[in-house]
Amino acid sequence: MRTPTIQDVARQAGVGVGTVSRVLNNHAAVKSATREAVLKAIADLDYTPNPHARRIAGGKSYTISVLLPVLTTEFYTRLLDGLETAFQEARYDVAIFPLLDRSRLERYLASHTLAYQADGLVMATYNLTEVFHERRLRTQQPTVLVDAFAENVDCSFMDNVTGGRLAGEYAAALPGALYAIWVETELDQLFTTRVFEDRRSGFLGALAAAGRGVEAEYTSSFDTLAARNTAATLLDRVQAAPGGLPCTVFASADLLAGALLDEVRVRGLTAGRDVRIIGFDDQPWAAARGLTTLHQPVEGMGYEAAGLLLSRLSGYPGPPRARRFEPRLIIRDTA
Amino acid sequence: MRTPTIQDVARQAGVGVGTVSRVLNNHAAVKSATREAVLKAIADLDYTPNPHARRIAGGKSYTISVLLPVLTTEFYTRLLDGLETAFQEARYDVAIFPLLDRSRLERYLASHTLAYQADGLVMATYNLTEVFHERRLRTQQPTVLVDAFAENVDCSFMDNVTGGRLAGEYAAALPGALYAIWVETELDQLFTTRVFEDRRSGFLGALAAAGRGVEAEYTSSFDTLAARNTAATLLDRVQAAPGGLPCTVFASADLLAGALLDEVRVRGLTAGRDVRIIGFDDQPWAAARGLTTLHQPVEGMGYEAAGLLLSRLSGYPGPPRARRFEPRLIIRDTA
DNA sequence: TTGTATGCGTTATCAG
DNA sequence: CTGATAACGCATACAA
Repeated sequence: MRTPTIQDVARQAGVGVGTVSRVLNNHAAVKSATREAVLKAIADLDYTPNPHARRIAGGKSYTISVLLPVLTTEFYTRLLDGLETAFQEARYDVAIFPLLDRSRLERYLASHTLAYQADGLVMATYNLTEVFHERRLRTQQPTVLVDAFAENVDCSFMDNVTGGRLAGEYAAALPGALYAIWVETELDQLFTTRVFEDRRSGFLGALAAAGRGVEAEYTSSFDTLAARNTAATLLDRVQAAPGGLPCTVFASADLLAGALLDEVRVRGLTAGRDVRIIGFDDQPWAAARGLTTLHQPVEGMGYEAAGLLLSRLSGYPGPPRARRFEPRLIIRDTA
Repeated sequence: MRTPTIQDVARQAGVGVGTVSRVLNNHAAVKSATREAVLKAIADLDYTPNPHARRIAGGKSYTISVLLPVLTTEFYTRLLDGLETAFQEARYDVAIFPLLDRSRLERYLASHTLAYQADGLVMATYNLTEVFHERRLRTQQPTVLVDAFAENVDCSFMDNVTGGRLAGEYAAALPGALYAIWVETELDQLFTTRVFEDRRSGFLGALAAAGRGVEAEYTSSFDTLAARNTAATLLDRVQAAPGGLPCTVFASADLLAGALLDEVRVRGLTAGRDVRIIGFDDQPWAAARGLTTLHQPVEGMGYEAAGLLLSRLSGYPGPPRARRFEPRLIIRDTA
């Protein structure tokens, strides 16, 4: 059975193809009776427009390319959810391009896929606009950055400085020494992100403003084992110091906070009393474990990014816009 | 500057569009002089054919969709490399569809991208053919399975039973008690894989054939911390048992083997003497750490899968074919 | 061996 | 408001 075309729909509904196309793109005015008829025919035939033909005819394929770091983490899953929800509402499809390393980016750039297939581009975390400018001077698609900031392009980003500051302000009011654990980012020059730098500067800034400072800082790679080891090292030091407890630790990612929580319990200490812990992310398990942490409106950020891009696609000409999202401190048991 | 079309190339080369199209698809006979001219024009204009137009006109878009579990692991990176290399040689682009969970699959199924864009489909690890049959009765694209086996479809797979057997045969000849660590696979019914079951049955089978058996088996989730804890638990038992050393451990993934290696060293034991370790994967670091492990021809498996699909695309009508690849035991220092 | 005409599924333009 | 019909960029049968 052949896949139905717009012609089939037109015939079935007893109208012209032009009319079908109009309801498809909810154009101008179509008498609601005929619109109903067309919609019914579409449903009956289970018709979906062929994006390739759309691209040829109208210059739009109704698909968006999303470039993002591997989506192993909850953050990117949620981000993608926000993006896809918005794009779906606007009847756009999204094609995902996972960025593992530079060689993968090269492959994407070399392939025709990226260049032709999409009406727009969203780049998450990494600002690759310059690479694109260098390589593909033609096909300049509207682009939006998400979870990253740049002057010359629309972007929707999380204000990690504020996140760090909120943690800092809250921690500064707590008794006992202050510690922090950061995430080591070992990426090459191209794939660079400033999230942890930002969280750190916000945190340290707030502490300074309150006349306080950290006792020590630790760095861990983003890995459960490394996080656990770092937690152990930190607690060794705290427990060895006279009057080391209680203390407060800003674990700048929930993965780190979780490991610390484990290590605290193993040592017979109590989180929230002996060791106060502030995480960052508000992962799904955070509520159950009573983790005080920064919640990020990730879906919202994605949704907004999509909106920005969509507005460009429908012709919005203004200067680059930046949408800032702020994490919110969720106070639970651990601090 | 407008992106050049086939018309522009034809004009530039002083030939008709038909001729350009012929050299593009290296059709029939084109006088090599005119072919040169066309090729030159193509290069001069930096022309690339528009896949959407190709799809409309000829029914082929020269892109392949690849569905795979998140590619965080080296295995999938290599697999993708093999696939992409083969497809690139045949001038096909590949679009990646990372499968995180069922909801993501649903999104893909709902989108037009998957349905329309590709000439063929490759599914890695998970056999989703049935879901596809249920949902998209139309658009039946040629499909190939990679890293998975099924009767009714072309597939290119790794024989994990053999891998386990090789490990078992080697381990059976070693003195001391035998242990094994498996990876816990906690996926829903849809996303199910038998790799670790297979490795286990091969391993246990070989042991039985040699009149031996395992002292104990452990299961760990695929995570550095969990692996380390499992290693510790295992070594606790071994060291507590009288005459527990030397022993041999089949760690059915290099991640597990690496954690065990770490734990062995921490305890002042020597890998390859006190504790013999056999891994599985031959990750990049395995050679440097002297890990005895099973090497898998992953790229080859991917390359072959692509070849299978490509042959279908060019009309090969035969019955489903299965290409089997065998891991190879690499003996180094740890066993 | 090569140019021309037709069609692919849509959108857009223009009469009606 | 709606129906023809001309593009869109390419492949392909048909002529030459």
